[in-house]
Amino acid sequence: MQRTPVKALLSATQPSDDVLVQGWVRTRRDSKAFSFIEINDGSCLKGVQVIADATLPDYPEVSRAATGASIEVRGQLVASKGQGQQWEVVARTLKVLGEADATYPLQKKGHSLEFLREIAHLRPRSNLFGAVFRVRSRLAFAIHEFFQSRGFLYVHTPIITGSDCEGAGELFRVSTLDPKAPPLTPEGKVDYAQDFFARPTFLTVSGQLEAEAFATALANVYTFGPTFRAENSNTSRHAAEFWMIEPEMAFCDLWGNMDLAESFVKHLVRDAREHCAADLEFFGNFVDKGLSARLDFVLDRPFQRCSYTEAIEILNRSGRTWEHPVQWGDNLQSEHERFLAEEHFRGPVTVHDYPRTLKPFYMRVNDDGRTVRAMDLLVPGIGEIIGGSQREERLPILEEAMRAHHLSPADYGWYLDLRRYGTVPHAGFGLGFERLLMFVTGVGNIRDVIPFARTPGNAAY
RNA sequence: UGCCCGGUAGCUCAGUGGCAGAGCAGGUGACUGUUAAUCACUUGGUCGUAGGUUCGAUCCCUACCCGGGCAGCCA
Repeated sequence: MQRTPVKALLSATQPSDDVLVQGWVRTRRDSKAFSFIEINDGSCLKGVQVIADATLPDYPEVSRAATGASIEVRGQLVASKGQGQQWEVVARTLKVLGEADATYPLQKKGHSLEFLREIAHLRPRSNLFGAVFRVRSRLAFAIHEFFQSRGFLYVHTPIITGSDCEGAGELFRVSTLDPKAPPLTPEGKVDYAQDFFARPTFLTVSGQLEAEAFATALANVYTFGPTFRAENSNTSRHAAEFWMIEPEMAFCDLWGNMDLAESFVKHLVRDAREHCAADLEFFGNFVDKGLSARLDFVLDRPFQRCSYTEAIEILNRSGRTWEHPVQWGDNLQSEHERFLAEEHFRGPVTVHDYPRTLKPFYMRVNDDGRTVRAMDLLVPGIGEIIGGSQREERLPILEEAMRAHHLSPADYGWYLDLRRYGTVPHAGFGLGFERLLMFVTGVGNIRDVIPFARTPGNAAY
């Protein structure tokens, strides 16, 4: 007999004489004549209540069904006589599959997120993390749905890359050389010509450059995969391994890019609302009281747009005293981004056309010669969630920009070929999947929206 | 990496220069419909580690380790 997921039991439209429930005990309440056992199987936030009568032949099993134990129950699905639920299962047979003794770390009481991080292998059994990872799964699906329904092709850009200087952050080296005795060149340096790939290789920090190659052939493409940054960042918004979505569109400028980013974020918020309503309600009650209103607000209004130059004026007119005073040419600090998204625009805002000195070499230079067609989408509570740009499609200007960033065009032959042969205006962006999840769930720490977080000094699992 | 806060029972925390505390969890018992059930009783400690000050340190000092917050870097 096939098990019925708890989600299906709870949404039943009629009683059933014979159902099989399999799952993990969340809590058990005993009285003299019977026990109530709440079983959760991850299919939804709520568990199903099982009634085990003390006269059952299997009743001695109940004493082994402690919080955390895995059990299976066969019985009748009936309308509940109690108040808290519509349906419940009256057990006919009950079997403990795997006991959980007193050392089981998850209790019925709430735990701190810090403690749960230390038991990353067990935390998906908690309400919060079950909900987080259901939403994560659903939104991963919604990402593909969004792009596929618009004719974008999914490109698997490489995880291991030989491009070592994209300027997107520190890289993790990939090597099979003996770290104690690597082969050396005559100059005494490590000889990577003898390494597995016969050259230095790294984990990717972005699939953008490779996505551009495919966009200049297949027009509209996207990547969705893991990326790696070896930065020693210790904040609630950074991880060393995270997932990024990077669309890249040929025949598209910065404005088309912004339009896509806005539709994309709205699609994902709407999808979560529609398909993860119970989980979002849980976040609204226990994680972030203002979540529901904020998500509504995001769906209801167009995202605001403002140039970097206007942003600097807004910051300097604000009357605020900044810890880091800003003038044109400076990077926007966290306090500035927060002010723009949380206080001035009070919602998502896209800041665009940054000074070229602040941005990577590949962004398209504007006619003013001092700004580039860059955009950052800032959201309340998190800050930057998307970074993107129109790419420089003009070969001589791209080569000049590379030299200005102290990069050698010779190292980027294949990338420059994309401009040498049939170049087109094109644009794209990167969205941090975990940051989006933080925004949609209200969870405040990136470590709590990744199954097994990798941060500096932490890769225990 | 810098600054700040913290580390006491399985968990969440209180506490004091002089015998180590509570709630929850666990155990035992009670209870005929519970909802993180309730009630009674009860087990449980290298007070992060190493030095130092002191008659005496969980408490004060120093270093280190671990966790968290913020900042930088970015997504």
